[in-house]
Amino acid sequence: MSVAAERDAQPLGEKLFQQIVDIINSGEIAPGSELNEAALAQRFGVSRGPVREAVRRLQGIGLISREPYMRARVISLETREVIELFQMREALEGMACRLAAENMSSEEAARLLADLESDRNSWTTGQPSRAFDFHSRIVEACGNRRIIESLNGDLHQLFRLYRRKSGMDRARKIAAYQEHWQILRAIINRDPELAESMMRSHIARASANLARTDDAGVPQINWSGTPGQG
Amino acid sequence: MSVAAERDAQPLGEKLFQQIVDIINSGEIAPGSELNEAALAQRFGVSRGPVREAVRRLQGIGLISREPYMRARVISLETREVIELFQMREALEGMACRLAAENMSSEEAARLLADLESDRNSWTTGQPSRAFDFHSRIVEACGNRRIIESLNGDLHQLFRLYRRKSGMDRARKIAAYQEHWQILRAIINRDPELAESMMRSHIARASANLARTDDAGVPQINWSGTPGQG
DNA sequence: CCGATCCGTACTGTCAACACTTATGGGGCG
DNA sequence: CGCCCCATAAGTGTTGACAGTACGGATCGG
Repeated sequence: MSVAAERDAQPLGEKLFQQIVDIINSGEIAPGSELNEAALAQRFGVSRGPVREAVRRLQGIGLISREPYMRARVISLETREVIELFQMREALEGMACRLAAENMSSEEAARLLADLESDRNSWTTGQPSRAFDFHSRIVEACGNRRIIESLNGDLHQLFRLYRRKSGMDRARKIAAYQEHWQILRAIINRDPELAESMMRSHIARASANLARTDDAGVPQINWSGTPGQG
Repeated sequence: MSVAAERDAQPLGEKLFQQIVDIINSGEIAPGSELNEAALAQRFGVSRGPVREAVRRLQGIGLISREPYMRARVISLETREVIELFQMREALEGMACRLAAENMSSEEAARLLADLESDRNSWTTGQPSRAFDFHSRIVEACGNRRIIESLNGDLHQLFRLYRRKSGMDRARKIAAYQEHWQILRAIINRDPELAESMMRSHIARASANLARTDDAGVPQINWSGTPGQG
């Protein structure tokens, strides 16, 4: 009936949260720069209330930092921040992988294996392939709703942001596939210890790779735009 | 200058967050029951705006569950929830402990050791002792701001809630002290692997103990009050 | 010419009211 | 007598306006 019901039937704040993440991701708002509640409200044609809630959630997941009465700032993409984030992810997703090895049904494991291979083929043949996220699938299978929520929900938004900096090159993609395959193998073999260990190594490696390209100063995406409120 | 500056100079929403956590902790609002924005606003003598933000944060840390337009509910204290929380904590605090073993200064480690023993003495002699939280200290020393924020900030509020259910008995307190001591030893010896492993065992043990007393149906605190809005 | 102080501006924090959605209870129909 | 439908009410989502605070620049004194 209402205009809200047409799209998603989700509160504005929720949608705004996603949209703000997107414009940060797009580089329109540079890391370290400030974001303005009123301006965002005007931009999205809503009041400041929902914007405020979205910004608050952004603060909750640590994407922006803010102290009372001072303007909210998008966190900087310093190497240190990235490392911290990946340490957290290593811990959490390692645990998720351990739990997945204990809880994942054989059917789901088989399906994931099939999808993994299918995905490999698709990017081998050059097709873009539909969004396949091995990590999300593992996390989803761990059965711990709190970890799922954290990793696939809020934290996932952060990973997306950082991933911008260093797109995987071909070599890493192949390596990642192999590591994924080994992880899944450990899960299928019901070896939680090994599964966790391998997942942690896998993430640590990704982190190390990220830090390396970062130190080299390779990407530094353009971050064009929004000097004032234009 | 202003009335706000007298107390904390922190926004109302922040204070409300703490206050609501407290009244949930006190048992005044039973797990599983609903909480009412307007009622809370009236109770604390503020508008619904700040209350809304606080509730939103509560949802963010998973203390209450809520879907659009439906009443917010305090999460139930089911065994499953507790286990999930402790799994998360095991992962995160294990990592924190590993990092602490790498980063903690020798001075801080020595200080912590002293405080640990001091605390042991105080509760051996029956004194209540000032608040000494070994885990918080470890987390603080890990150096990862994101993990610190998560573990000592939001998640800590949840642990407080769950801790109500099973107060440590004497035996466990002694065991906990010994485990703490061993963990600290591993940190002082700069053995991250061991430190993490021991911390995880320590937390898993606490979790198991919690689940056991829970299954036995021992505590079931009274949760007196607030059937409607009386 | 440089520094400190004062003031204006822009933004955040807060509030009270309005719009919309979901639950609840009663009445009609099978 | 039980089930479905509809009106009512309670509560959440959203809005616009008001109050207080921090930053930037102009003015004044050294």
